[in-house]
Formats: sequence, structure tokens, C-alpha cells
Amino acid sequence: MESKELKNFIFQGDKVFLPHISVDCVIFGFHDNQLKVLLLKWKEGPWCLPGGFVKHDESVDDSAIRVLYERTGLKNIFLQQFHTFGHPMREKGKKTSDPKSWISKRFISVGYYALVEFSKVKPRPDILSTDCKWWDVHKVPSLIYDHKQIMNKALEAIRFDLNDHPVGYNLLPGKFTMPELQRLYETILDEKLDRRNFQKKILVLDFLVKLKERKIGGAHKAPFLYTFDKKKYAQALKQGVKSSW
Amino acid sequence: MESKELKNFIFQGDKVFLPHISVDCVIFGFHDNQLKVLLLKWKEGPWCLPGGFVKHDESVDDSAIRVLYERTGLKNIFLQQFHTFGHPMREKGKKTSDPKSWISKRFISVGYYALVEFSKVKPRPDILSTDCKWWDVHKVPSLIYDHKQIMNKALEAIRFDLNDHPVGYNLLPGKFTMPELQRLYETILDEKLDRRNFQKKILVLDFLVKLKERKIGGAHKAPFLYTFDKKKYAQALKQGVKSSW
DNA sequence: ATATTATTGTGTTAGTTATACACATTGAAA
DNA sequence: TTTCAATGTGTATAACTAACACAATAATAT
Repeated sequence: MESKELKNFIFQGDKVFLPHISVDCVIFGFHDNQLKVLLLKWKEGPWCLPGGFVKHDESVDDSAIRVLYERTGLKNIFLQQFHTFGHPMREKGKKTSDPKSWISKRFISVGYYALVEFSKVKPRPDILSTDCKWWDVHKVPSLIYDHKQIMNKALEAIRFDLNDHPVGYNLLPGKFTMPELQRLYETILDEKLDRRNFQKKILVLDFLVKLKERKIGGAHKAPFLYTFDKKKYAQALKQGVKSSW
Repeated sequence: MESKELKNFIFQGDKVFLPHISVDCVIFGFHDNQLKVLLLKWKEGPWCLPGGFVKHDESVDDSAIRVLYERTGLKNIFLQQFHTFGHPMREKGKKTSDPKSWISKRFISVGYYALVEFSKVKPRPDILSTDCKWWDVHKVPSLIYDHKQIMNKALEAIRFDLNDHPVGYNLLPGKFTMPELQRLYETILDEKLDRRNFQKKILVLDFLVKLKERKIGGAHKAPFLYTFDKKKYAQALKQGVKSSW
């Protein structure tokens, strides 16, 4: 069906893309109090991270932005480069129809993570895949190559970044409750936090705005709604919020 | 003189090295209470960071290790990958003798920093350079391409890492005094610290061993000597020393 | 209607850590 | 022997963290 486009990609891709360099995106979402990660199903093969290649005149960051857009339809999302994976055997077991094709060669991959709002994503498979869907971070299937390691390194990175940087702007809806934000932190950290201390800690970081409204409709006492102060959030993201020395 | 080797490198390098991918090492040393960085002088051109290319069957990490070894003679040094620089114009102004050579093409560079003991280094220029020497971090000359940005990003990374990770094992001699360690921290952070609070803070991290000996010969009261507890140091390096959530 | 239950809002207290200092000690130089 | 500059050690206060208590409230069960 798409064999012409696919063949063109395999045999002519090196005219468009740099050889030996790829990007992989670990795209996190948050749903049902679970951290989700977006995966693609290789044709007749295992699952993998959404990835792509770098056009000859494109920055690596822009390639990652493009991959994120093509799989989710989302733009202007905070994408964080966290590590570059460059072991020659990282793609062990790689099989391609044509071993002479540029795509069958060794690739060094630059890893990015993104945090996106689950409900806004329309997962779209790419040319090499048949399926694209969310997986619970604790239940991801076995992944191709070193993609499980890449995902784990992304998780490590985001947990680490959480110590100094705010999180949530792209993950939560515009208005959210303190318990919802706490669930997000707990899910990322995979750890239960004290409700009262969490609120104090997050409020002194000074990027939240408490609204007069409450979230109605749920069971139990109606919690207040909050939003991010966009300016202060961006500043905290850029500068970090604390240092030790 | 070495023109045969050089020509071979320029015209045959793509047989040995991957195209479009390089590594750059920001090698820090500590001397005269100043943070130093090792730079190379391009032939009839500006200064630059020590860098290199990735062999077809070599890991990117190993390329960085090789570069560090070739410029300093040092092995088994902690090398930290901190960022990958992938903007298509990062090498603006690039000039090469042959524009068709693999080396004149666009390169994406993986950045590493290392912290080494100044006195153990015998700086060695590479095939493309005439000089290799230490520069005071505050007095580096103008550098080629985006190398100044790479250096600054390395400084940023090391300052950040300092919040959770120990520093000094490769930078200081085997035995050192508390004031010497403090100077190192102050130099990296570019900030003066309180002597008494520094000592308390660094000691609770629990990777230092206080010796019975004192450093004699200097003016003023003889300070005690310390060493790193190698095991605890390595553990702190790996796991980090504190987290916020 | 009223009681029940789970969840939220808002504290308080004790323990720990960080910050800002003070003072005695010591080795070399004046 | 005095002076000076640096080191060794300690202390008081403020700031922060961790653990915990109790009242308020919205849906549900009775």
C-alpha cells in the first residue's frame, strides 16, 4: 500500500536525512493517576519509542520537535534532551530488508523527553508502524534495541529534574486541583507523599495561583482549583528553584 | 612535515570515522586556586576544545575517553556526558581545504566534561593543532564555532552536578586540606563560601577521611590532611547525595 | 432527614538543617 | 617576643522538614 513511500524512505532517505544519527522521544502523559508513555508498534515486530531522523539542514532539537508533532499533533511542548546513546551494539539484533541501506547502519540516538496532556493527544503511527498507543509506565512490553534503557534513563532524568524544576504545565489541564498535582508528582516519583507537606512545599515555589473556584461534581469535599502562573513557571523552569551550595 | 598523515586524515578519515558526529571534551584542571580548561590552537587559526571523531565500531563514550587520553595521557578519569550540540549552523564560518571532504560537512557534537589533576597532565596537541595548553576559565580567548557555548554549558553542568554529586577525586592530589577542597568548590561555583559551614556540610556527605597528619611547610597554622574514601565517594557519585521530594 | 464515610482545608509541634557569627590556636615573619 | 594571617572548633538563631490532629464538606447509605 504505502510501499512506494516506504521504499523511497529506505532507499532515498539518506538524501533527506543525516546518516548514523537519530532522535528518540520518550513522551509521557498522565491518565487515571498513572504515568503513561507513548509507544509505536513496529510492523510485525516489537514495540519501540517514537523516533526519527535529522534532516540535512535541521537542528537535532527540531527533529525531536517534529517527531513529537507527527506522533501527537502537539506543538510548543517542553522537550528536554537528556542523554545521547552511542554504543555500537545498542541496536543489537537489528534486521532490515536491505543491509546496504543507510537505515541498516549503526545509529547514535539523541534522547528527549516530553510531558504532554494525555487528552490532547491523537496518537498517530509512522510509516514504519502499525499502531501507536499509550502504555502504563509500569506495564510497557519488551521494547526493541535499547529502548527500555532509554525510557528508564528518561524516567531517571525527569525524577531528577523534579528536584529543581517545575512539572505539570503540559501534563495537566489548565485548571487542576492540589490533589491532582500531587498524584502527578507521586506517579512520577513512584512514591507516596504527605498531602499537607506537599501543599506547603509546592506553594513556596511560587508558580501556582489559587483560584476562588472549587472543582465541583466529584464526591467528597470540593477541592480548590489552581493554575500555573505562566511567567513564574517559565522562570522556574529556566533557572531552577534551589541549589545546595 | 606530517602532511601525509594529515592528508590521509582529511581524505580517508571517513573510512575510519563516522561522518557528521564528533565529540568535544571540556577538560578542567585546578591550579593556583584557579579553574583551568585545556585548549588546542588550530593551525593558523583560533583556539578550540579538544575533540575528535567516533570510529565506526567505537562507542561515543570511548571516543571521548580516547580524546582525553590523547591530549592528557590520563586514563580512568570520570567523564560526564552533559549535552549534544546539534544546530546546523553551530560551525558557522567553517573553512576546510577541500569542501568535498567528509570533514567539511556538518557535525553534531556530543559534549563531555572531565575533571583532572593539573599536575599529572602533559598537554599534547593533535594532528590539526600547533599548541595545547591550560587557560584560566575566566580568561579563555575567543574560540572556534560554538566552543565557547559548549564550555559554558559544561561549567553550568558541573555547577549543577555539584549540588548532588561529589567533586575532587581526580582534581586534587591524594591528600589535601580542607581549605584546598574549599578553594576548589569556590572556584567552580565562582562564589565565596563560609569556611566553617563548608566543612560541616562536606563532612556530613561522609566521603572524606580525616587523617592524623597535617600539611606542614606552609605559612600559618598547619591544616589537617584529608583523603577521599574511594568506596563512599564512588557511591555518592553514582547515587547522588540528596533529593528534594 | 440524619448519620456515615472519604476526602479536603488548615493548622501545630518537634526535630533537623542552614546561616551567621566568636574565639582560641598555631606557625612563620616582623 | 610580638604580630599576623590562617586554621580548628563551637554556639545561637533562623529556616526548613517531617510527622501528625482536627474541623469542614459533599456524596452516599440508612
